[in-house]
Amino acid sequence: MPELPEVEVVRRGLLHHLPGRRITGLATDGKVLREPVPEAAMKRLLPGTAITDVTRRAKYLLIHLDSGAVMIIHLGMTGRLGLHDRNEPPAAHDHVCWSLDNGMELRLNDTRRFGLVKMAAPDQAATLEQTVFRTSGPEPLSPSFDGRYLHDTARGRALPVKSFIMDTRVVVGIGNIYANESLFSAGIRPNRKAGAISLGRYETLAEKIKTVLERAIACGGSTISDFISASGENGYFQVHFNVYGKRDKPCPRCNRLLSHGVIGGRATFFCSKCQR
DNA sequence: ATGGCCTCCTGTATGC
DNA sequence: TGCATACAGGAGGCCA
Repeated sequence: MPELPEVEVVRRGLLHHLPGRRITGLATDGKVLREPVPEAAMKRLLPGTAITDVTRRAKYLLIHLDSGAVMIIHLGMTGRLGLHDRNEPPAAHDHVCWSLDNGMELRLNDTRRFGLVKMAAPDQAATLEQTVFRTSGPEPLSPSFDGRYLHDTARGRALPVKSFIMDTRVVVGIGNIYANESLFSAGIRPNRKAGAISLGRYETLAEKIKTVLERAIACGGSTISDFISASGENGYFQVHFNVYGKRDKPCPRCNRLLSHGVIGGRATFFCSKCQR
């Protein structure tokens, strides 16, 4: 479910509720996510500490504690973080539950269990962040991410540009949906070799990536007020897709039927006339 | 180093 | 209707 805009929307929602809250308890169902949930470390490090901030790097959320400890959460494909009254019965696939000092519980629900929870003690927080993000490329919304960077990084690369921008070592946060949408907006065919694209076109692509992500965040922002009930049903996806999932639908720009294929094992949608 | 493929897991849609 | 199969928005690891 979550790509960068969705994770950012979740972060902003959490920011309205978590900072200042003290964690009073922890429960897990014992299921292994992408890695085992660090239950012992969390039980040792969390109770009694207060949440000071919620930040994001790539598609990871970082929950900072007043002790200096940090918890890192990734939502994988189907992960959701929701705030629930403690009396609300748990849902299927609720794997981790953090009790707060106001009677609410933060619950991590993840059907496919591709999510991830990591916990670091105060003196290990910096090391954990270095480890987790050691291979991460720049943030797409940061000034250092631009057409020049993409062009330089793509030099000599033969892989399709879509796979290139979905590589988290190149740039983080661009999943399949926004790769499809950004390439449509930039008029670039997804299978074009990354190293064969001009600087000018990469400047367009970098701009479109930023625009598409920012618009999606702004869209998701409209549901932030519903965050407490956001077991997900409300969805963060009022984003208007131009091509994603629109196989055999008309291109919104030229009306030609959109093309469909598979690149890097992922569904790919494009207009064979508007994207070259 | 590079690029392509595989894997973890469950739910849902599609086709016969 | 029942069953089998494909596919889903992530991302790290492996191998040629």
